[in-house]
Amino acid sequence: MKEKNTEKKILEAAKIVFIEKGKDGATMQSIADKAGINKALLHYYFRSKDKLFNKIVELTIHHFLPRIEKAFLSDLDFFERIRIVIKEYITILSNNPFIPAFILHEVNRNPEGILKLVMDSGIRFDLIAKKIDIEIQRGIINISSPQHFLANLLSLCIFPIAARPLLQPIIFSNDKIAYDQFIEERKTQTADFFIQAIKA
Amino acid sequence: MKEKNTEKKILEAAKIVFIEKGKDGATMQSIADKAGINKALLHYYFRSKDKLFNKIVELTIHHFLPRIEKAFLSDLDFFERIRIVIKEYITILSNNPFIPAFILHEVNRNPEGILKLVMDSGIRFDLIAKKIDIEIQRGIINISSPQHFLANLLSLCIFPIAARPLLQPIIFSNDKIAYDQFIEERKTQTADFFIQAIKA
DNA sequence: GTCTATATCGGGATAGAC
DNA sequence: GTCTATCCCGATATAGAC
Repeated sequence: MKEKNTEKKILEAAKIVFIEKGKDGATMQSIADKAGINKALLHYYFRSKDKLFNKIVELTIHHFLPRIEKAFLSDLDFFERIRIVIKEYITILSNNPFIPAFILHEVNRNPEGILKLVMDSGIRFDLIAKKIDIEIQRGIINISSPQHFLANLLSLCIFPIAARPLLQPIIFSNDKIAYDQFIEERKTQTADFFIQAIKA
Repeated sequence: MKEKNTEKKILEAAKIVFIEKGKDGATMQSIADKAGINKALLHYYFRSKDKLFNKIVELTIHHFLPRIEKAFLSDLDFFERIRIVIKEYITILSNNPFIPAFILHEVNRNPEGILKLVMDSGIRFDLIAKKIDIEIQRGIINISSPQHFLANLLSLCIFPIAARPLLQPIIFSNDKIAYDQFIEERKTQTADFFIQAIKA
């Protein structure tokens, strides 16, 4: 009946199912059901499950990375920039809570595939590392290397979202509202914590 | 030919394959191959793929959690205890580097299953939280809640291991030796960073 | 472009011999 | 306890009508 609309419906359905079940756990049938079409039509638009899966990962990565890079490379005060990056990052992730565990699993399953997509996205991690190194040289911040800086920053933002199905029951008695509130707090508290740790 | 030996070989092979491929991606055939036996014998020892998978997860969890709890509940100086917990935790994980992403994926795929095993393990997260809360009340540490304390601690220890396939290429130009060195450094630097962040 | 029907294959599980 | 052979189902993918 419609052209572009069907492709869009497929992509939306595939994103949900792949992220929830992983590549292997997802089935073309369940994706077709969620999109309101049948299996054959899936193969008409995307020739194979592999191709459909790669498309979803590509779209997901291209949606995430540029926003982070942009915040990091602005010319605000360094600590102010950190606050913005952390707030922006946690906000994006909390709106897409299944992305982190999904990416982590797929990159362990097939490192080259995901990695190629990240590299092709054109994000310049080297520039970000350089910016951080400058502040270290200046003595503004106190940490041994840009690598530790980035690893700590990413850990604090990503892990509490990725591990929610474990953390919410364990440290919040499975209280969903309390965990939502917790994530909301982290948008500012993570920056406080991080800056306190590195301030010279 | 042998009894206990075969079961052990199966468990070792299953652990490797499940952790690498995830539950859905692993096949009984590949597990049998790695164990040097055939599929039928797998089903003789463990009646189904489900049962074998649950056994692996159970063994993995029971191997990890108690060591963490023990370090946390000792009666050393609080900051000294933190240093030990972090060092112990990163050491265990770096010796079992595929566990974190595996657990994160499976717990997102099927939260109840893994969670039940964690709860059955008898670990008392409530006691750990209480210990932390006491230090907050005393004014020894400066953080808003035990939940943020624990989430930050776990994030800093676990994430750099789980995300290695992404971080190693991105921030270390895929230099394996450099990343090994990086993890080694984190056994002490993570504690420095963490304590600096929370010290009152 | 969308459907139904079907081919084909792979993987979990079982039967039965040794 | 271990093997070979086989069953059975579900999943990917294609053929062909509309």
